[in-house]
This record gives sequence, structure tokens and C-alpha cells, in this order.
Amino acid sequence: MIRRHPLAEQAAEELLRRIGGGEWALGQKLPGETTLAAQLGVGRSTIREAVRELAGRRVLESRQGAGVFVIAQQAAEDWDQVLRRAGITDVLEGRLAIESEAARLAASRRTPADLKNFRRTLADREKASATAPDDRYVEADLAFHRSVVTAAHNAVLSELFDSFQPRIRRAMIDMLRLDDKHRHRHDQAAHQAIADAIRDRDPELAAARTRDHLGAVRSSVS
Amino acid sequence: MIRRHPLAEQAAEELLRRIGGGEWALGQKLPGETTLAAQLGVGRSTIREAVRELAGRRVLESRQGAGVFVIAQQAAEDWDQVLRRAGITDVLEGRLAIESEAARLAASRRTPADLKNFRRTLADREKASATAPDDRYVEADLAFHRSVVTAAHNAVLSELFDSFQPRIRRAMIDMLRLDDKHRHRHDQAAHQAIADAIRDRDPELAAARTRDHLGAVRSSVS
DNA sequence: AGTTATCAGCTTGTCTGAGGAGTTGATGCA
DNA sequence: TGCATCAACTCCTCAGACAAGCTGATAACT
Repeated sequence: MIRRHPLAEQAAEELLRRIGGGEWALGQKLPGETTLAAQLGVGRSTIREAVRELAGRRVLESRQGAGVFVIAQQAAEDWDQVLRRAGITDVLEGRLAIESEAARLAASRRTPADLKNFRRTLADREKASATAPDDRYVEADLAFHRSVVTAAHNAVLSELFDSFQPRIRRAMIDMLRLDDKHRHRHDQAAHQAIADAIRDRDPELAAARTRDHLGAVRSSVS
Repeated sequence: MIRRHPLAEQAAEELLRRIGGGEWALGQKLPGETTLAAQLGVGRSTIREAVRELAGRRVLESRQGAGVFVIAQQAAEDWDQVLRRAGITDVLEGRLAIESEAARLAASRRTPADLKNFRRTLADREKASATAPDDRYVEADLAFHRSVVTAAHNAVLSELFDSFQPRIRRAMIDMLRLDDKHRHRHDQAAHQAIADAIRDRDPELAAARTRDHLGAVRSSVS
């Protein structure tokens, strides 16, 4: 018999299916190890490992002497996984949502240090865009966007942006190689959102950004 | 010897510490099970369960015949956990980011079914706000906001909103009991963001919303 | 020399049997 | 009724045995 996955993992998946199927309700106790082992036709230690895996995924919880209990109907879907599976358009729109609000907040909360950081990452980005766009430009651009989010001084938005970063980075690099037309559209949209958010709200920030904007236009024309 | 946690969990924590401490780099192989068991002074099956738990948390990956490998430097921080820990202001600003963008997109993407759903949840919400605000109002309000996000037809924003829901719900209920002044400010901000986003972009959607807005004002005055 | 086959020795995977430790509910007593 | 006791159940841990899979070195072949 050929198996691509270890028995323990298969058992974990099977348990997950049954839990999702409502065989055992939330908070309810599962049958004992020996019973489950007999039901699934595997050894006790295999069941134990399956349970331990689901415990790691916060679906089950085992209490010595009492039993194994369901603490979540299904595995909390990994947020990173959602991002990986989602279409790039959806992801970019999500990023836009975060950055727009972050830029708005940044305009009213930025400290002098934030402004300095903003200018620095902006200069790096401009330097990187002097040559043909490459991985270095992608990193510089991400760092610039991160500096805006940082200036918002909001932990949730920061975490959120960071969780988007890997996906965005990969997409940008891919688009770079394909010289995709979408890149400009989405990239411009993100930059425009930042510009819109800080215009009138923070002249100094806007002024710093405008210089960059001109630089971006210049490089896109060349 | 008194143990609050099973040995296997303790072993998992210890491994996690060592991984985080850089003892084994990303992608690198851990020592064999027997070696680890000797090092930590536990049985082999205990080590196996610890590894299995970390595999469930996507930190380790074991390949039969090859070894156990590090696939993440640390346990991916649970997104729900970030939200729980974050201040309510940060959370509400995050929600505002999501809903603003969602409303903008909804204005251009909503289907007739979305509009119908929008009107329905709006009516429910108004009905609930007729009396003194209670839990039912909170649910109705959340459902209304969800209908806006749904109409954006963006999986990332939808997932994001859902992940915010429990935290927002709890906060709203708490604020309800305290009759907190913040509630109005943030709530109005969220509703205003929706209004701003759809005004001029979707007259029909805006018209449906305006009726609700008047209702909200009326109830807040009474 | 370069390529392929084989294989020894690691690794993880699974099962079993034996106790240890904790929980729970029934039982019996005051 | 209230409480202590305890038996039966649960998970927890260990040890040993063998299966299954991978890897690198060696041998054989072209």
C-alpha cells in the first residue's frame, strides 16, 4: 500500500472531517484512544499523534484523566494561507485598504522621526528606481510603504501590512519579470491613495512625497 | 513531581525556544529523535508527539527517512491573538480601513442581490435600533456592515472583516453597557466612511443608506 | 572516466505492552 | 443530606521491536 502521508496525518484529517461533520459537538468529549484506534484501524500511538497535531492546531485539547475535547469546530484558517490562495487583485485591494487608512492616520500622527524615516526610504526608493526596476527596487518600495504604515502608529495596521508583505513581494517580483501592465495600475493606485490621504492633511509629508512622485513619473517615462 | 503541562508539551516549548534562539536555522535538520530524547531526558515517543505538535503549528516538518526540518523560525502569530491583544482604537481603525475600501468597491461591483441584502440588513438594523440599543442591535449592525463588505466581492476583505467581527462584537457590547461616548464617535466614523465611499459612486446604494442614516440620527436624538 | 546499481546505515513511522498519574462518578457511611 | 472513599475510566510516558524511506558511499558496468 502506497501512502503519501503518514498514517498519523491521515488520522488527523479524518478526525477533522468528523469534527467538521458534527459527529462531535463543540466542547464534547471524543471516544478514548483505544476506541478511536480500533475505529480507524490504527495503533494507539498513531491516534495520540493525530490528536497531538490537532491540539497544536487548536482544534482539540486533551486533559489527562478526563479525555479529549473539541475546542474548535474547524482549524482556524491560517491567515497567510488565505492570502496565498486569494487572487492577486483581491490582495492588492486589501493592501490599498490598509495603506489608505494608514496614510490618513499618519498625516495626523507622524513624529519627526517618522518624517525622517519617510524621507530616507523615499530616497532609497528613488535611487533604486534610477536603474531598471529590479528586486532592490521592490524592497525599497516595500520599505517606503512600510514607513507610511509605521507612521500611523497602529499595531493592527502594522501587523496587517506585514502579513501582506510576503505575498505582495512575490507578486511584485513576478510582475517585474513579466513587465506586467497591471503593475503600474496597482502600484499607481497605492501611491495615489497615499497622496490623496495626506494632501491637505499634512503639507510637509505631502511635499516630501511629491518629489518622489515626480521621480516616479520621470522613471516611468524613461 | 508536579507537572501542569504534559511532558510532550514541555518538550515542544523547549524545541520552540531553541528554534527561536537560532540553534537550528530555517530549513535545517534537527538531530534524530533518539538524540533529542536523550538530550531532553524523555522517551522517544514523547519527542515524537512534541514534533507532531509543532508540525501542526507549521513550525516543523518531518520526512520519513530524512529527518525533521525547521520550516518557520517561530510559530506564526495567531492573527486572532493579535486582535485580542491590540487596543480597541487600533482595532476600530483597522475595521475602518477595511470597510472604507470595501464600500468603495461595493459601489462599483454590487449586484442586484447585494443591493437587496443591503436593504434587508439595513431594515433589520433600523428595527433593532427602534428600542434601546441591545445585543440584537449589535448583531443587526454587524450584519449590515457585513453586507457592505460582501458586496465588494473581495475574498481577502471578507475574511479580514470576519476576523475582526468577534473582537468588534465584544467591544460593541461592552460599550453598550457602559454607554461609552467612544461608541458613537467610532460608529459614526464607520458609517460616515461608508457614506463617503458610495456617495457619487452609486446613487441607488447611497439613497438606500440615507434612509438609514436619518433613522440613526432620529434614534440618537431620542 | 563517467554512469548506473546496489547496499549499508541512518532516519522517521507504526504497533504493542506495561505502568504511572489524574479525573469522575458511584458507593457507602455518618 | 453531606462527605470520604474508591474503582474504573481516562490520558501520559516509557521501552522495545520492526517496517518503510532516504542518502551517500561503494561497486559494477559501459
